Amino acid sequence: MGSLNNSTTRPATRPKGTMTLQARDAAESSGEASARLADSSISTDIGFLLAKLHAAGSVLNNAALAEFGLKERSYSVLALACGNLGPTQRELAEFLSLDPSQIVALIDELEHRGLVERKPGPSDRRQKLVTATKTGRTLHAAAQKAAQAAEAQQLAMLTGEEVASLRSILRKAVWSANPADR
Amino acid sequence: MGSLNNSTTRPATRPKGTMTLQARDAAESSGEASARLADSSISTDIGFLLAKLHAAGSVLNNAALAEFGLKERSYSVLALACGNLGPTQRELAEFLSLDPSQIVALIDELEHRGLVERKPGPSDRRQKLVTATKTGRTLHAAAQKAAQAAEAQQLAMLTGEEVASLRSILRKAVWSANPADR
DNA sequence: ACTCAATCCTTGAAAATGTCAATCATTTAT
DNA sequence: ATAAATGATTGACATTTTCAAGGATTGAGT
Repeated sequence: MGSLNNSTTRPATRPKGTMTLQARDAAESSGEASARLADSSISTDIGFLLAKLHAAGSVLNNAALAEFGLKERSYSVLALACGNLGPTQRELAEFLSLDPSQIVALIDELEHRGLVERKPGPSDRRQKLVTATKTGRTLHAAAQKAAQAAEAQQLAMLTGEEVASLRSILRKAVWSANPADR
Repeated sequence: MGSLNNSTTRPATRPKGTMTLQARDAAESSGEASARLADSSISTDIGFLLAKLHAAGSVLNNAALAEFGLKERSYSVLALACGNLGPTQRELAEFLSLDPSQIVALIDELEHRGLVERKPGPSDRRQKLVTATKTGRTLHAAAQKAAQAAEAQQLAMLTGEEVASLRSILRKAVWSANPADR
């Protein structure tokens, strides 16, 4: 799995008896009390930094999306279904690095909510193209706003240039990800 | 939750019976066959890009660390135990964004292998300071090399400047992640 | 000194996710 | 036509996350 994480949104209810790390979690997203450790060797690992920023971002994203009954996963699927690309489930699985069976569950839920629909592929009837319905598109538009606001909030301490630079470097690293392996 | 993932290394053994996505997988590792989807709206989401790059990196990291009997998690803990900071388990949990109970399991394993040890906190005997043993430090040094090589491999398509820039922006985003806490 | 609440680590159990094989329907190659 | 391969789905199993509860210890207030 993921690897350095714990990012899902937690219910707002706060246990009383034993609280583990909840005490602070509304106020902070990644402002660890353990800043002492920040100059350990791993703090310069890009992998570690990615994990940490990603984890913190997931918390914000999921919180922002909860209002729409979505999580990062379902939001991603819905977003992809909103393009005019009619992605197949397999494409969704590959693109999102998920197992095909997880896509089934995700789409089942979105379909039951009337947000997307499955249509047989025109050239290959085994595959199912996933497209958003009208209401799905409307919901997506609203959720997208919230997600973008969450992103902006998380990156508030960066300058516009830094954000642009980050985005472009990440895109480059992600999309040209593969020389020759295995 | 992790969020967009599936990153653990899989055993090299390949099932025979039903092969699903094997046909292509020799050619790609993250070079998705679904590059069509790359110009969807979410492809510019920094959160999404972080998830994807992090996921891909985890695979490489875990593969590189497997040789030492470590995974990203245990490697991180070992690395932190190698500093002279004597982190407590709670600090490790906060720093790594993990539940304290997960730290217990991680350290149990490292301790059984003789790589780290727990000492009672000098000022507070409830807490346990985790420090690496001599062998732990030796193993860490070797593992660190492998991890850095994996990182370099993953970012091979970026220029040195881009890598430096990425690192510094990530650090800034991670460490100043918080307006007002505590 | 004594009590009470809070904190640290630990345990165990429940919920959520990840992994994988097997199956059906369909397509593609031989 | 047959056989192998592929897309979607299901269900089983493993791993991870999340959470509550417990013992030990500390610190605050009385």
